[in-house]
Amino acid sequence: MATGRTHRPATRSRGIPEATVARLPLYLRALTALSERSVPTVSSEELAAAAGVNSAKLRKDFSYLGSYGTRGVGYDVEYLVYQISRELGLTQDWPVVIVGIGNLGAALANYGGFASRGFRVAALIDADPAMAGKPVAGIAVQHTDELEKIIHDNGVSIGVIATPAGAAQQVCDRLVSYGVTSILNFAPTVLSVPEGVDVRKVDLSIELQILAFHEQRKAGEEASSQDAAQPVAPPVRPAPAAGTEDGHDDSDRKGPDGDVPAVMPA
Amino acid sequence: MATGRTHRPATRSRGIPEATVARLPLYLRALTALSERSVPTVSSEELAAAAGVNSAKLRKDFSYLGSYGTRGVGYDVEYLVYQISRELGLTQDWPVVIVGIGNLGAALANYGGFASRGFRVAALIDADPAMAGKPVAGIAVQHTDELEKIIHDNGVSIGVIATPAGAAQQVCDRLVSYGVTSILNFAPTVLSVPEGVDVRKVDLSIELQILAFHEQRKAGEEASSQDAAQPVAPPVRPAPAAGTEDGHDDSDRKGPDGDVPAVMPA
DNA sequence: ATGTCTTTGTGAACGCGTGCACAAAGATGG
DNA sequence: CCATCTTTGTGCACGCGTTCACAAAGACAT
Repeated sequence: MATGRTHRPATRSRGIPEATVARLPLYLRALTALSERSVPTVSSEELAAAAGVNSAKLRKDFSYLGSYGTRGVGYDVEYLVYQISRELGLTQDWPVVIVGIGNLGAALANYGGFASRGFRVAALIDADPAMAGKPVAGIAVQHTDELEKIIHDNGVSIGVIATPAGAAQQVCDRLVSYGVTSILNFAPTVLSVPEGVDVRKVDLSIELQILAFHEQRKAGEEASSQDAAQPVAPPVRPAPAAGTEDGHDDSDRKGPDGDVPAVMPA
Repeated sequence: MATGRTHRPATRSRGIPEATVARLPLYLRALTALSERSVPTVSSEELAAAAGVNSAKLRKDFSYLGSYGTRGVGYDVEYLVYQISRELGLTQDWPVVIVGIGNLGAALANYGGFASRGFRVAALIDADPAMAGKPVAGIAVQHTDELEKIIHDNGVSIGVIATPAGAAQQVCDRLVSYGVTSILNFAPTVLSVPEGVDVRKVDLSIELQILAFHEQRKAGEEASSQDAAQPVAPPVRPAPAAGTEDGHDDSDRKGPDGDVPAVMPA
């Protein structure tokens, strides 16, 4: 959840805590839903429930933006939608390039949540020449060679990486060199970027592993004794040290579950 | 990055901080890569660099698992891989169902990172009868009606929701009623679940919005004055609230509530 | 106006997470 | 066996984020 790369140097931006910024989109979504139902005002309690957070937290979050509420009444929905949108920078147009048009890239291109929030897919890029020209989500896929021109012509500052892990760093470097300063990374790799470039990562596998941890804990509490066989590796030895001979087995180089997925971002 | 729903009641599990749990998969990936290169041991410094974190943090994280390192040497890669896998519950098989086989669902089904981490796609579910039987990622899509039987027969405890927002809560309720206790939600909605059920959410739009915020800030620091026109909503009024008496009844509130609230309440 | 009721905005306390800095532990070499 | 060097494991301090609890502010009724 966090800017994986660079530790938090300028975490705090202009008085608005990072944790609060991360929740603003959540509030915005809830407010938008209310707006569509023509609800004029909401209390912090109601809105908090809709957004799934604590009401005190919500009020404190809003207090960083200013005093936009009316005591005894609540918040004006339309006004708040505008204020949050402005704070998040959604009142302007953000051209975005998506690199790596596999299953995931295509899903992203088709994702409706982008356009409705001020994001515009400026181009779909893929390294495979066979993909070039092929329409995905109504946009013709372009080859990587076009990347620089596209970024310059459209003033793209946000890039989405949906390539396999092996290509991610290379793609990232190119994006950055062409002027992209914010990257959303779906490839399961740690990206290295220069100072000033923001990286956020979404890793499907990691999310599942975290769930598995809690799931195991839940199961373990009920029945402390193991019930499931352990089909994976055996207990392995803790390495007693002594004469170190590396030696055996090296046939497993790129073999099994290599991080390089044949299909998609693994 | 958090269990959207239920506040954090049992955040701390068994002495292992949630923040540490969230990083374990990261370490595991880095260690797996080292393992494939037959590297026998790593220092906290090296591993930390590979995982993109601080070495002190990494050592402290590992200290929650136990003393698995050797001073003056480092950590045994294979052993650590096993220990972390076991801690995360990856030494056992986790059958998973994916509900909603659209672009995103298909991408998830094809995602290689699952199988390599102990997760097995037990079934692909879609509400569209036309999808039934259609093979995706080598697995035939099944209709929602089969959900209960599939979950029971396979002992599924983890479900992935990749449906449109409108259907998410309903799908969630069904999964939970059939015994699923961990949910990975890709739909842009706040899910309500009973106590004891874990929910993690991945929201593509939110990630982009957070990036936009920082991007705007970066741009704003260089040129404080705005350069882009505001194509979205105008400044709107902050809600007058009538301090004094307004001569006539001002009905300049929202337009008539003729708006169609056709959208799902969710 | 005045009183009551609702809801915001925030001061303050608390807990978690992070990072520093160092002592302890073990390897390694003589 | 002793000296030295490397690297872990952790005590401690600090800062961020969360939550409580309440005074202030305004709406509303009388």
